[in-house]
Amino acid sequence: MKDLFIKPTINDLAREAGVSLATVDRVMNNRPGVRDATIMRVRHAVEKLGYVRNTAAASLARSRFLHFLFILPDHRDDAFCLELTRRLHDYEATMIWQCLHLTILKAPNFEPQTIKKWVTDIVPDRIDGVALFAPETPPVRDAIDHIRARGIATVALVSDQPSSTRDYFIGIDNVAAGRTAARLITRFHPHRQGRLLVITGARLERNHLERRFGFDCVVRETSSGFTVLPTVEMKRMGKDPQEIHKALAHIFRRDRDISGIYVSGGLGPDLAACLRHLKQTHAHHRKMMIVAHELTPLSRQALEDGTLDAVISQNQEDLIRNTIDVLRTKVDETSAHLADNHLRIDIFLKDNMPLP
Amino acid sequence: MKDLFIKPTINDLAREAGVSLATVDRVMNNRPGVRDATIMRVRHAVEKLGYVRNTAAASLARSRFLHFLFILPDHRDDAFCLELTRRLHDYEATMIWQCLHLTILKAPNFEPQTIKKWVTDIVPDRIDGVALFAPETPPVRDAIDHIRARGIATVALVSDQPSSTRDYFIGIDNVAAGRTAARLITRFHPHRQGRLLVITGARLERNHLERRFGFDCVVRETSSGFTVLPTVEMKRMGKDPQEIHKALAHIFRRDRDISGIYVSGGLGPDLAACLRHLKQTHAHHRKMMIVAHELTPLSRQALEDGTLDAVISQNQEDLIRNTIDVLRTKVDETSAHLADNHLRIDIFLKDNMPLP
DNA sequence: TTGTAAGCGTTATCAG
DNA sequence: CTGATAACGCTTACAA
Repeated sequence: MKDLFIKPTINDLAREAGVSLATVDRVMNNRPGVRDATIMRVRHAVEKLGYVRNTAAASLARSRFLHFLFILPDHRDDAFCLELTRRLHDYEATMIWQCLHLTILKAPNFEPQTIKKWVTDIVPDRIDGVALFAPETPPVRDAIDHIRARGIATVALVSDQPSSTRDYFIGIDNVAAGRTAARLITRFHPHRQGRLLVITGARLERNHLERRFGFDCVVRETSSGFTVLPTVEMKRMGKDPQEIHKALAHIFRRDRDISGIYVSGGLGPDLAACLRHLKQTHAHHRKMMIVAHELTPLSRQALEDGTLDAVISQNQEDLIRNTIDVLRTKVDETSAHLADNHLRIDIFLKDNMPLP
Repeated sequence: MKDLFIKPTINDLAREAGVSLATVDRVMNNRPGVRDATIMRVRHAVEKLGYVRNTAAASLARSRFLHFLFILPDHRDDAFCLELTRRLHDYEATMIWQCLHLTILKAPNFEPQTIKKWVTDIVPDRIDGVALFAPETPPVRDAIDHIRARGIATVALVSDQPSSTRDYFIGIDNVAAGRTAARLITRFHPHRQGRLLVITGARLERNHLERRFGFDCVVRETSSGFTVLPTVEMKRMGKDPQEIHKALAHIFRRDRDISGIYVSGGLGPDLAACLRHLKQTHAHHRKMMIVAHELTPLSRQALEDGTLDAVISQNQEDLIRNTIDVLRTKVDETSAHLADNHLRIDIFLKDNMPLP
């Protein structure tokens, strides 16, 4: 009835190996100053007894606070980032007893200099790990390398920084995301033909390039009935909300048989309004499939009212959990399992949206 | 900005409230035998200091093993259950330090008597919580009520048991799942018309009824171009693999314009072969949208080779994590947050399947 | 190179 | 009703 499942403790290990608790601890944590023979004895005892460390007790004894720094963009993908920030705070609140402290900084215009300054000033020894969501630029790369050089764990978030020394990338496989978008638009499209429009934030950003690559692959594989038009870049539009509207109107006047739109970046209010107008005014356009990225209040609304047909999203809960897990195990040197860090690619239709 | 992040402990509370540790503990755990005035003083101190219990320390001090019992079906949805079993074992192994022990039993033919016997014999005081995946039948209901009557936490898994006293249901919203299937098939379908076929395991089971309901709703809302044919019930087929093949052949001979199939239950090997044959032999059928439930090796393969267009799935990781969390907080009486227990409804195309 | 002993924050078992 | 005090399993000075 009682605890038939009593797990061995380091006391059992110590007895079995004929050493003291301290020595067992040294071996278990790969600390220096133990004879090889002794290490072997302890390891053998671990095997024999099937010892598994009680991390609750460990973290209690250590009672060390972990400080992680999150650097997020501030100027775009706004809803996505706001939501991410909110969830980070929630996570911290929920996990307060895990001895976790998160600092969240927003890079105003993502000025590389700002990030670099933060990284060099703040990080030194108050921070145990950094998660960074930034475009792939040389200054950002340098900043990451700088952090890593100090032995601080670093994770590239959402957008990879493969040319840097970041420890991990945590985000979705963007090529697969692009493929998914294309599949939704083409496989499931009425006439298996027509022109496809891709609208993006910044045409040359890594995430967009990868998504676009995946998108094109599937369009090519699937059928020859589709043509992909030149990318429309929101970045090049001015502040005037009318600008995107005019640009799209122009495109739709020129190419009447546009059968699908892939918004490969975030969906802003102007673009949303514009797409809504498109779908609602011309009956012919109602058949048009429109797919965008990231579930936000705006995209939820767009799904709800039929402006969008599907949203491809990365799961923020998983994003945060994976990031913290990875940073923590990196810090603990526990060299534990590092589960695949690719996030699931969620597809949401109006019918399977999670509650807000 | 130093380590001001030292959280208050019960020692601080005791000092603040002018009582002993033991009393603080009694208050924090709603134990009897404390004067109301004292309770108030402690509660006030909690507010003032912003105390949050350190669960690591608590579980260390308690060092109590939790035993949970999982009862799963054995005879059908086989791949889904095998996978679930595997993951449960994995979870237990990973969470060993959480003092968790899982017992997994498979009800051979889901004989209600077997389940009832287990429940009455085994449960008494060796088990702290039960998760049960079973059809909604009176014997199962009685078994659940029997467990609950002994004050043991109970969760209905995958398929709800609303007429019982189970504490929670953890699974997807099946009406929404049915809606999602219909949306995939109709909104995205070539001609916005044709006949739709629904194939299920057991026509009268709760999960099917709910999915079917959602499916019909969307078909009705979306357009009048679709007709839903009478449900095909796999349960009624004999053991002969040819039987389903003949049944479908007959249907397709009679109704030539079937434009979509919704497999609202698990996809077995026979049905998969049959659908594959359908899609591959008649060019006309290639346009047909086929959607099934649950990501398994078989459905993965079917997505891969184009037999299936989409799979609707419940996330097993979430299923397990939520279940254990709910059972644990129920046992701890911590009356904590009980996050919404509705699982996300995953949609997988061949392009966004997670790695196996 | 190894051992001893004092905590970490909570819970549990006693006495008062 | 309330208060000491000893665990719980592990880490970490400090000794040896």
